[in-house]
Amino acid sequence: MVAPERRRRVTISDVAKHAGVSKAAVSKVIRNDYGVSQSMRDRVKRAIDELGYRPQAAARALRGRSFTIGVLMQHIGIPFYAEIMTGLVDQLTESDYQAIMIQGGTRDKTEKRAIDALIDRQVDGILMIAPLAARTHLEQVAREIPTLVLGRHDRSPAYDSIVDDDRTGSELVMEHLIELGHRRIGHITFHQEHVRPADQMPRIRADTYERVMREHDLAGEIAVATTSYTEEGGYDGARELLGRSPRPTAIFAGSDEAALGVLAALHEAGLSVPGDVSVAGYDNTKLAAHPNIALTTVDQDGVVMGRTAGRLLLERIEGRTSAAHFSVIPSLVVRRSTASPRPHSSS
Amino acid sequence: MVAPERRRRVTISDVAKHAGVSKAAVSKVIRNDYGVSQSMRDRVKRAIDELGYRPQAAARALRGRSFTIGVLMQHIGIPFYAEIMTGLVDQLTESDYQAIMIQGGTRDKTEKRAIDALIDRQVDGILMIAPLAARTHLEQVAREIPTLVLGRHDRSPAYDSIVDDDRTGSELVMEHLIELGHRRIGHITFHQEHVRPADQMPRIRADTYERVMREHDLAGEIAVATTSYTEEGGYDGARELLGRSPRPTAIFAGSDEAALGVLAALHEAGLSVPGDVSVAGYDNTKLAAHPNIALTTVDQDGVVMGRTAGRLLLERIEGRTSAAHFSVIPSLVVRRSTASPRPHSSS
DNA sequence: TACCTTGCATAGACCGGTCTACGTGCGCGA
DNA sequence: TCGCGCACGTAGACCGGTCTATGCAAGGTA
Repeated sequence: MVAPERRRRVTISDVAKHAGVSKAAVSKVIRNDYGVSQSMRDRVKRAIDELGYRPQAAARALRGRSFTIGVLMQHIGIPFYAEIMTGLVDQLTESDYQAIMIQGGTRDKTEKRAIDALIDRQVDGILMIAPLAARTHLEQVAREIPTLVLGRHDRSPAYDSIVDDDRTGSELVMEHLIELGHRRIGHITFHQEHVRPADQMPRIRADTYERVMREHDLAGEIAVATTSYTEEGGYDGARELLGRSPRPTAIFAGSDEAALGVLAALHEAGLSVPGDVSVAGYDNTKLAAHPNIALTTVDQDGVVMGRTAGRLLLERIEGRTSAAHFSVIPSLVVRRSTASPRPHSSS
Repeated sequence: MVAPERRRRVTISDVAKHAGVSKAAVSKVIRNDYGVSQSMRDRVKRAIDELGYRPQAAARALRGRSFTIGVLMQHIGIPFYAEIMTGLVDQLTESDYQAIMIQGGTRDKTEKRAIDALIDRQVDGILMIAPLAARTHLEQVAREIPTLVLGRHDRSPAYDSIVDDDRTGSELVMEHLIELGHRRIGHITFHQEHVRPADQMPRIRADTYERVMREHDLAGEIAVATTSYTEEGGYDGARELLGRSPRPTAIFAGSDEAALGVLAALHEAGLSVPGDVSVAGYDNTKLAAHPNIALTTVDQDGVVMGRTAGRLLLERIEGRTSAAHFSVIPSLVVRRSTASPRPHSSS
């Protein structure tokens, strides 16, 4: 029984010695740098394989790159983010880069700590999914590290951005509901601090809701509950809307998660879906497709967004300085949670 | 209009110069090391604040610690993992450590790449959630870095572990169903490669299912579908079980996600829940509580598991060498997806 | 007074990579 | 033959921290 001798990690010097060449040569081979003969390349690669060498990211980061992309998200439990990650990982799998994720939480302070943590860890690029921070702060971060903001309508020359075309998506939902014959349509939204109103994704969905209502001469029927995009928010918002008299015949929740809360509230109130009230969400999360939910919603291709994010970040890291802005066109997915209102429905 | 001058990051030398002391002194203050006078401490802290200095993790990692805990998970979309992260982050928030997550995917190769990525990034501790890797590989990793394995019943002196008491949890479900009067109860499980059968969490749930069946003289009614713990797996498994004649009156799915698939399959087959078939899951994910799902399931406190994981890892990093093994006692949550079978139910 | 211990502060090596500057050999045109 | 450019390879500084070894002064002891 020998003590579990913690053997030293293989370093670049070990490889160099083993191959009978200099550290610099090994480094060049690893980085596919210019100025290495074929024989040298072969020799070093063999030595790397024989010793099982893997470069240490911390040491590389100190001088060059860390080969790490940091992803900031409020919480990993949000289903739509999983799709984005699938796309991102898929895109990065070809490259030498690795994606790491960090939770920023729902408060400004915790998010700032998370962003700092990524910067301190020298990530080569940051993907921020729906960050809370003020635009000036994002620009400050972007000055230090290639940054891509996803899900916010800020456009800054300092960073790239990817957004769903929330205007189009919301129009799709509203036209669908109105075409079904609904007039009393409620909406659930929320308010982000520190973000310019016009840049807020929830605000754009809400504004579009109001605009379409007005365009159909339904200004008098506008009813908005401002809570949050969570299940709890949807629940609270629905209860607020259902308290009105006459109550709405349809509710357009700003997100699928909120829509789940709406369904829960309707269930609790003994109202049927879509018999008494139609419900629509936004995001087309996996759950929306489940037959027990069967939610009409807007599909924005999260996988494509993630993949695009990866590509844009790699481009930035390679040196692109001009800002890229990408918009994904959403589509409507109609399921059983929406139908024409009952003709006699009032109060 | 000036070019956005990318100013150099503040380093420890800058702080030292600003405070008129040595680098070593600053380093000591940062690490709360012994041998620093109060006046020195104050002076350095002031300089740090004035310059807005934050140490660079890569540089620290090269010599000492990276103050990073790496979390490996197959995919961030798995709801139960979100609870674990909540607990972990909560525990670490007091310390200087930061949790970063990495996706290992569902294949051995991709998981290995993810684990290597964490090691290469010099994390101080690794939390592996239900890893696929063989035990020998885990032990090898644990020799290099403090490791905690969550959700697998391997016990190794090389690493700590946290498990749900799957035996008890499965018993709770089975006793509940049998007490309701069910006799034809099906089960959905899956098979992990590389893991010793006795250490597999799904296997333990399945074995307990079979044992309880036998203890109630129901050996002849045992029906197991081996698919996976995903929604798709649950769907396929349910279709397999429903193909039997007479069909089961209850299905115990090994996980909530699988149970969702079961519900979908039942819906598609035109069978009601719990009228025609009762369904039980495992994990008590947030979704199980939704009134449209209302799934009877087993609650294992993910937040406590995550918090415990954080504590144990910090202890290991501080030098504990003996292995710790933690077991969480689950409880049954009864909802509307289970009820007594219809008396006349046959075929 | 000589010697030892203890507390505090510092200089400089060190971690494992990258990168710059430079040396060497070879082919080619004048 | 000489000079030049080019391809290839290497030595050693460097990144920003930590850590070891050492210096120095104050206070205690014989």
